[in-house]
Amino acid sequence: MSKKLVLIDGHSILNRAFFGLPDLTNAEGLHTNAVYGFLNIMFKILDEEKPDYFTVAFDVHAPTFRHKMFDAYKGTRKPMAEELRQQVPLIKEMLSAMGVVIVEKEGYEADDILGTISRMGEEAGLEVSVVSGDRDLLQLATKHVKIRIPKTKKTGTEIEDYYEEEVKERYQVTPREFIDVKALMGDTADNIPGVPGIGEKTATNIIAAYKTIENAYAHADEIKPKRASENLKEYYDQAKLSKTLATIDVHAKIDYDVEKAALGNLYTEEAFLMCRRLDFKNILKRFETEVPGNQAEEKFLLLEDSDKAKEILAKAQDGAGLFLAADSEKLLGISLSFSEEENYFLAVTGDFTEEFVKRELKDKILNGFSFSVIDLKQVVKILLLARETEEIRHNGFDCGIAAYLLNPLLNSYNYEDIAKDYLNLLLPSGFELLGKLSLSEAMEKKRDEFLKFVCYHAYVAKKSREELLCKLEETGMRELYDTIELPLVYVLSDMEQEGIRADRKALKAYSESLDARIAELEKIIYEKSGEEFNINSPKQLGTVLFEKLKMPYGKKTKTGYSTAADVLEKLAGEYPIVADILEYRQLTKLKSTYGEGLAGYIDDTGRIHSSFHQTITATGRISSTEPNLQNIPIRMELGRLIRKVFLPKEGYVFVDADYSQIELRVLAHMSGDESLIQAYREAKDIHRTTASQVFHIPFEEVTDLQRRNAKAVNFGIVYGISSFGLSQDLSISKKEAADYIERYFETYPKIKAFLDSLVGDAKEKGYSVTIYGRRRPLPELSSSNFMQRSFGERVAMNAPIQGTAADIIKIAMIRVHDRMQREGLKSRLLLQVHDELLIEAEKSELERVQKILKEEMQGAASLAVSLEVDMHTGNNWYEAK
DNA sequence: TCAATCACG
DNA sequence: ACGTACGTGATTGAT
Repeated sequence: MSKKLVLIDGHSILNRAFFGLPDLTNAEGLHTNAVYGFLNIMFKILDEEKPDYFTVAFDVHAPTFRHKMFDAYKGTRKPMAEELRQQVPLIKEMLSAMGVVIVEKEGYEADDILGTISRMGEEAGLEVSVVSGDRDLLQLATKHVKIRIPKTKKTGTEIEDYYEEEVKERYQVTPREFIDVKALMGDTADNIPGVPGIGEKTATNIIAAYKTIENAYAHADEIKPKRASENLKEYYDQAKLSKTLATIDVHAKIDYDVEKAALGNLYTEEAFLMCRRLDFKNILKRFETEVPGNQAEEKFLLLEDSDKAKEILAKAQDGAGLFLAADSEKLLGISLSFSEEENYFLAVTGDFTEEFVKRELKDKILNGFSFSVIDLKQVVKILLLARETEEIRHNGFDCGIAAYLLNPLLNSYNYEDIAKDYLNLLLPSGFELLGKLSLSEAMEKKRDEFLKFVCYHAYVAKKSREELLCKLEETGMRELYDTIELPLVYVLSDMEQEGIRADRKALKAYSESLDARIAELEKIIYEKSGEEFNINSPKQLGTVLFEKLKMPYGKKTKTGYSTAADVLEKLAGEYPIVADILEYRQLTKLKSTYGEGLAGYIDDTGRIHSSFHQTITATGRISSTEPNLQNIPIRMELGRLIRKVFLPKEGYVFVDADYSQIELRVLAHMSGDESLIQAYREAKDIHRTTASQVFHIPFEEVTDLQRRNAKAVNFGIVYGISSFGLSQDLSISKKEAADYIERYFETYPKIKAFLDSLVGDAKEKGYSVTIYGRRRPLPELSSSNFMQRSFGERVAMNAPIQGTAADIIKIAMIRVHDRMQREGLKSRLLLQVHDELLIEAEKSELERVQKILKEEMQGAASLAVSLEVDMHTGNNWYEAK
């Protein structure tokens, strides 16, 4: 059998992949969709054909002989999208890393190179496949040269194949004649002019009959329709030129030795590293068999001998990797990693009991044992370290948090993510190993996989510590880690442990108090609309409102009409049913999310223990789940009432303290704007002051409307102002909104300059930074898509402000928590809601707690303006706000 | 599993 | 000209 040669039209396939796939970026913010799609098409073809030789051809951005002949040639082509342009060097680098031969030559297009090589290949007796998205290449098809055109479909990539025969079948002309067809009909993409009045159909008919344009010209009088006949005569010279332009040069002067293009092993170390860097998980899988596996797992050891286990635990030295394998509070055992060769899982067994392990481990840590983990909060929680001496806090290193600081945009910071990003190691994920099994089930049923899972946690924790620390130093975030994030782990653990008391009966009563009105509204809505439907279904609701009742619809979503509150509010005045729907929505939300939702989280001591997450948000805020206690209603009175079910324990009261406009104060400080700073120094109503300064009217004469507008502008500034956003918020025209913004910037010129500098600096560096050095990568800023780039700009303005405020309240939390502990108080920090702290204060400690809160929150940062704190006390959360 | 909606800062 | 405010999480219905 003859040998095979596969040729790929580099730019054409890269282009196809780029437009066929949604945008994709790696952790560094590089766009990667075209490279990824290219590799997938390439592997599909190589897997299928298993060729002996393989080459990729690229165009060079230099004039070709076609340009010299014809000025307009490709003259009107749009410049390549920035996201695609960036990927051209990436794919070349990748192919080089795989040892693939790349051919490009000044003065030629990829077509000419492909044509020349396929001719050479065929003459050497090879079977040739040419892969391209460009049908012009069909002229190269012969009995031994196959043109392959990949099409990206929903089901995957399908490939159309053309030998000479298939071209004839599909186009009724031979590959050589295909050029003449194109010369007649022209090609707008390549800016090749054709003959006016001749389209694809006529051109095909003419060439099918006369074979060439020269011969057709000779018989021009016979050609029908008449218009085509006349135009062919008139535009013959142009058609000849077009033919020359469209003809692929199969004798390009290139150096090409097919023997050097022998297909070798693509799965090189270098290619592996690059795929890892670009986050190509699916492609990395191909390397698994080729790249030497991780030998450490061969030596993972599962010990169920309690004496041995005790011995191993006792000899754990500083710097060990640690993992606690626990299933809902129940400890199954612990993993320890000492070195490449020494990785153990010590199962709880015999007199190596759960209690023994916890006590032993805790003692070691209290005596200075330092260790590294993926998730420190879990360890702090299980070993109850939160209220131990602050001196132990630096004993544990948290890889997850370090990795989060280095890139806060990732979805997870599991051991496999950290191994991939910081150890160049592709490890099986938790899901791959255990599937949906719980840890204890896996320990029973999937012992080998279980062992890998638990040992890899400790192994990766130990091994990545140094690299993570090094990167934190490099990026200037070591102090942020040491003084804010790490101590915060202990505070959050304590808050989770403590929980907040909730009155189950009161919650049930609240829930039931909504029932009658919900039922009533349901009935009214059915009556007014004339049918029964699911009001909670936006789809059904949209149909009823906008089709049946013919209301004018304001916005559309991807799937249909928008029924969002801001749309419905505009209709509520004219259509009473809309007001009912809005009220119904409000009540059912309160009932399902809060009334019923919260009830499920009350434990048997009557408290709710939310989880606080430190590695979720892009800006540095913390988040709260199961349940989310950071979004308990407050804005509407009916919702606000739910706060009455949150109670301090017997003998305690709630103290709630919140920062007054912390983000605006951060902005005043960071921008250094004297007017805004002065406004805060005068300690007057800031929104009213803004209105007075922006509209040039005395403070006392500011109307409520003017104040409201000024407040909206202040918010807008913090969000990364846009006139459209402001106009939406205030229901005014974009023009008016733009006017407000302009006047604002005239009043506070330094703020304008500051926001501009935030965007400028972020564009330069690729990330934004808070006062405390926290970074947020901004890949969107280099997008060629207006919408995405604008988003990036708004984020560049918002992230440093929101992030700095987040840093400050984290500092405050640590100071408040630690001071209460140092002073031996019984009062506890329970919740943080972004700019607010809720404390359960023992009644006799109330005054001290208030003093601590005020001092530590105000003293958390020293800005050009003071940090003001509003504080309220009460016998439930409703009263304390 | 995703999209729409709405609760909070 | 493009179509938007920044950051989250839970519930619901539809696929």
